[in-house]
Amino acid sequence: MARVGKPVDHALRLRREADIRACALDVLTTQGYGGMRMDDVARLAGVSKAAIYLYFENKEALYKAVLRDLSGAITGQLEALRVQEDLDYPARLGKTLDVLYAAMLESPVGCLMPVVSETARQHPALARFFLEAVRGPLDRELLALMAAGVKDGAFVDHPITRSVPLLVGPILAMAFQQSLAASLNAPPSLDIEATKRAHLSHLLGTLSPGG
Amino acid sequence: MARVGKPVDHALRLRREADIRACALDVLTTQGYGGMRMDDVARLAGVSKAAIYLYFENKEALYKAVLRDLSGAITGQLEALRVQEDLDYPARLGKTLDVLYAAMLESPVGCLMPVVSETARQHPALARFFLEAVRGPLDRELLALMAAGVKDGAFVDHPITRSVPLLVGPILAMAFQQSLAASLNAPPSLDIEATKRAHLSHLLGTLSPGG
DNA sequence: ATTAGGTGACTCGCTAGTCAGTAAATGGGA
DNA sequence: TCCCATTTACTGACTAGCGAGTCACCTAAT
Repeated sequence: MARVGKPVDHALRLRREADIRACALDVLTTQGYGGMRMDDVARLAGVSKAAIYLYFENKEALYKAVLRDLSGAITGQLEALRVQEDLDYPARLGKTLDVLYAAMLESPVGCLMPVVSETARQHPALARFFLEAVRGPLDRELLALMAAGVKDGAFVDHPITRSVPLLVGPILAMAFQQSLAASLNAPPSLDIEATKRAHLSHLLGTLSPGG
Repeated sequence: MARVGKPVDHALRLRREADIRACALDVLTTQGYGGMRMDDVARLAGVSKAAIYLYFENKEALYKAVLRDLSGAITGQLEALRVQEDLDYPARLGKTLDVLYAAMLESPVGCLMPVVSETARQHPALARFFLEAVRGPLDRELLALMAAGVKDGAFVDHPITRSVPLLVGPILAMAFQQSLAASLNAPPSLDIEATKRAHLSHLLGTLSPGG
């Protein structure tokens, strides 16, 4: 029986699965979804293409697994921050920006934004998945932090506290810019640290009750 | 001779060519580059696929032609904006946002940002073209306005006056969001007017010398 | 008769996904 | 501890289908 059995649920399987996910992320960030050939992922992971199908149902499932993996890591970090009540709100907002800047600009994840958006056009199911599994949790964390800050009187009740694009849009814009620059093998002409400070100062300028 | 001659350079040819470009833009904004099948463009334009190849060398040439067409329209608007020197700086910043919001959110151009960025991965020449012909003029115009405002004492010399992402990143984020929503045939759940007002208020809060 | 403008039906390359078969562990009986 | 049956993990070689690009041929107008 089971000549073509899937690997059983043991440590080995989990490690291989993670390996393949990691390689898929690698190819995905450099080639995009359309350019991510299963053969390439397989070669990078040191297995045959058929082996991938022992771990993931199809290309779409592999793609989803990669996204799920990443979003889990980021939202986990944000959630930890939101409940860190020894910090005041401006400090928590600053730490939140730290996490987002790191995720979007100092890791390959930022490159995935255009990939996601482009992929979603052809596969509405993936668009829905992205909104529900990645953007949704992220937005909820961010808006929850702002709402709490307003409620406690730490932040002014400005409309930006209710708009994710107005709060963190600049990070997305920078990710796009970096992604384009990477396509040209151009050096990233962005001072990320300085921009992050300016971003926070800009936000707090509007949000501080004193100002 | 010339059994398969290309159409000669007359009005008919130019009109057909523009027709095909318009249809290509339509498909491109809804399907992305990968999903833009020449068959679809042809059917929409009411011609056969082979006819497209009488007007454009290949898919990439058609894509470039579409972008070139659009960039002309955008730079035209920017130029018109630049000569409105009778307005004070906050008003001109407001007008600038008007132009950008309209271009990115009330026309299909916004959807092309991710498309371009994703396509650039496989065709660096297209990325360079986009940066030089579309992003370049836009950035220069915006930064010139901010620099002038600072020089005249109308704006505080905050770092955001030197960062395009910090100034207009939210618009890109909204375009991204709308593009995703469109993939799902979901209603665009964004109050663009309100967000634009909040955006301007947020910017002026940081930039006004009085605050 | 010739030319402009166009088409339907192909080819061809590429890649997601499949499948029959192989190699290497595992384990239990003698 | 040797043997062999069974399971587990995997592979090379295939297929199927899609879509860019081509080509022999058609029609109308001069």
